[in-house]
Amino acid sequence: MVISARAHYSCLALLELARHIDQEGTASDGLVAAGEIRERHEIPGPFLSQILRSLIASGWVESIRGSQGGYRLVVDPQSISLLDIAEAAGCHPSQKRFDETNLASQVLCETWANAAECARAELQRVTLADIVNRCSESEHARLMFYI
Amino acid sequence: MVISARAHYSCLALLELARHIDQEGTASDGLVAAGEIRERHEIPGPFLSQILRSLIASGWVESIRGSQGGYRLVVDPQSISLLDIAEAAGCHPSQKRFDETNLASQVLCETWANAAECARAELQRVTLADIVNRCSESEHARLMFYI
DNA sequence: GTGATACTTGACCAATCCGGTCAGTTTAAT
DNA sequence: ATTAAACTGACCGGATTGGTCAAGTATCAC
Repeated sequence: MVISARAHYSCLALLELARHIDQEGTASDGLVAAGEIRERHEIPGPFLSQILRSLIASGWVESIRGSQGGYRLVVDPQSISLLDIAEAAGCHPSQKRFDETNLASQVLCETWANAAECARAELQRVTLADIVNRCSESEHARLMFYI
Repeated sequence: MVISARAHYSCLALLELARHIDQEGTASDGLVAAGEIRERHEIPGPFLSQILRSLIASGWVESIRGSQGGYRLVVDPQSISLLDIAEAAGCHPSQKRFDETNLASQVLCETWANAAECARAELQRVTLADIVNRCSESEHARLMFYI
């Protein structure tokens, strides 16, 4: 399981949306313009918009068109794991299959699958909310340090 | 960590050499011709020879040139882990680095690294000798079944 | 209603990597 | 000398990835 730039950016975008979802009740109501995400995380513009589309397709994000439009997270950050995001971004869990008619090859494949499963399990354990928390903890620690 | 065909074939070749190393004292003395490996495991000829060269470079295999020549494993199968082989075959442990100036990006990278480390650890635990054993166990079970 | 803003769509592209090939050379046994 | 086998280094085509572009459409502010 190799993490593509697509997957990494997907996470960053969702993270940014998750940060804004707390401020419900405000006028914007968790709405974030693509431009804002792009600036904060330095993601190439057109690429980001392509990614946001796929996040919509996954059902995690909705978009509001027109002036004052933007994107908004529509699911609980705790319900999405990093594995979900990575897989949605095309990080195939099942890597290339080798010939398994041969016994040795078959045994090897099992081992590869085992290892891959370990990584998957680790990513499954971490939710978007976890990352948000870790970020704010780190941020907090940094502020404490400088005061 | 994604397992390339190169890594998979490397393991198969080493496995085949390991199988023959038991028969020391015979005339061939653990020597196996590339052709034999290619036939048994259906690895494209020139590709296999390219792979064998890199196994020599890793210090695991030696070659005897000339007619009646071949390849021979020169290390204890228990001393090589599948991780060693995969990494030698170019399966980079450190995957592509993303920008880490951003805090969120940094936290994500740590998570990716964690997951990768899990897979690595799993492969580290398995040695070439382990695979040889698993194969002969399976083979044995299969024979028992058919008798 | 008109313009500005911002999302949508789908095609497109360049670079890199990977799996695999090839021609020709060198070595050693018989 | 012949033959079998390993060695070398260059080469190549296709797939994937990261990223771009142009044109369109919806909505709000005025």
